Amino acid sequence: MGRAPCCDKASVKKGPWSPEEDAKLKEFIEKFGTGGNWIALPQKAGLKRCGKSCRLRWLNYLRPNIRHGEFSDEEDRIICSLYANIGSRWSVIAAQLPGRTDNDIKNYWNTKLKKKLLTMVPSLQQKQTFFPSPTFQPPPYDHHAPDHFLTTSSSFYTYTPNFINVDSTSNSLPVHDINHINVAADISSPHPPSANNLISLMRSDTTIDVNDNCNNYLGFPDDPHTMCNTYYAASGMKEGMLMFGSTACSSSEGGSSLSHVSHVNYNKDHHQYHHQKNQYQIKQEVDHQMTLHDQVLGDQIQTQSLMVNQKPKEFMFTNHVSPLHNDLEEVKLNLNGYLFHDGDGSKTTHYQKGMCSYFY
DNA sequence: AAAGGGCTCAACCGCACATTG
DNA sequence: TCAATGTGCGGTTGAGCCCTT
Repeated sequence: MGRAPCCDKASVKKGPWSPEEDAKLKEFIEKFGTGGNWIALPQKAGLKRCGKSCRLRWLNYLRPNIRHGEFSDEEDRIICSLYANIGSRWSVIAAQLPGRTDNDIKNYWNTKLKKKLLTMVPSLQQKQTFFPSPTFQPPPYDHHAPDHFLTTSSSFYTYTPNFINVDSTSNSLPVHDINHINVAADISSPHPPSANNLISLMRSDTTIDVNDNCNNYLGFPDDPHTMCNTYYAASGMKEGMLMFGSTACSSSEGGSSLSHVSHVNYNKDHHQYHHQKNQYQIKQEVDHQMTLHDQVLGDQIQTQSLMVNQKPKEFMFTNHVSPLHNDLEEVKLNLNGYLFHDGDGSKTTHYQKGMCSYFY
């Protein structure tokens, strides 16, 4: 048996709100508040509307300090960055943009911002759905898999990191098998940032170079990680996201630290994500220290440092549970910019090489 | 001027979670 | 503990507007 409807559908009005209805609702709420019960409100206010409809109308249109109209570049940047990090959690994104509603942001993203980004990266238009593949169904995270370092309390499908040595001098990607995610990062020789080598991403035999537009990339060409995340956002990725970076980074415990983290996760259920706290801890047996914490606490998202005391670092993420093999795709990410900052919080930027690939 | 195709965005729908009794 | 109910959220829809032909 399904649940009872929230109101008598036959006797409630639907469709656009008239100015009279708006005035009634506004006046009632300003006088009496919502009374903590939206379902009962329309009857009290003399409206032939469903309570949910009243709530929506109030929240999205009538309540004070709502802002409509053009989004600023700064708002664009925030939306892109948050979307890349947390996906379509519009209410969380809206919380960062005073006066904007989740509905507005959702509409703006779907109708304008996504297209705007795709225009900047024209080749993406042919590859909008490449991540994840429609048939890809990640298996549940296997907590009992051997030799994994990662612990998580989330509902995420999360790849278990494991570290091995790979040839850091090689330009070729170390490919082991389709169940592995390989990440090879050479951080031993900083070189100046270059507009031409920030990020490129390939799928199968297709190369997509987003750097053509990097000088105009929503005004933050100097942050390759934001670009990277934004790039994912533009490509329509919401799940199976391979992320480099975050919108917020804390200082490290000393020494140089990689201020952005790399992790791979699968967002199985956005609803659950909102309430989950994720904590990863990666230990490293080689001569580097690496700690990664990624916490989602309520609406606060914090990504702490991936600490690297020393140079060359090569590691590989291995997932112990195999994705489906019959829909193998490959995404390679060539990441030539890592943003570092010093332990005292004063930011020092180095650009270093890195690359990874993701198979599923 | 008319047709029609695309776009926008307010509103609806269904689902999941939270709360209450 | 469980069912009923309320709330919040994200995905989707469709009326109306705009632009192109």
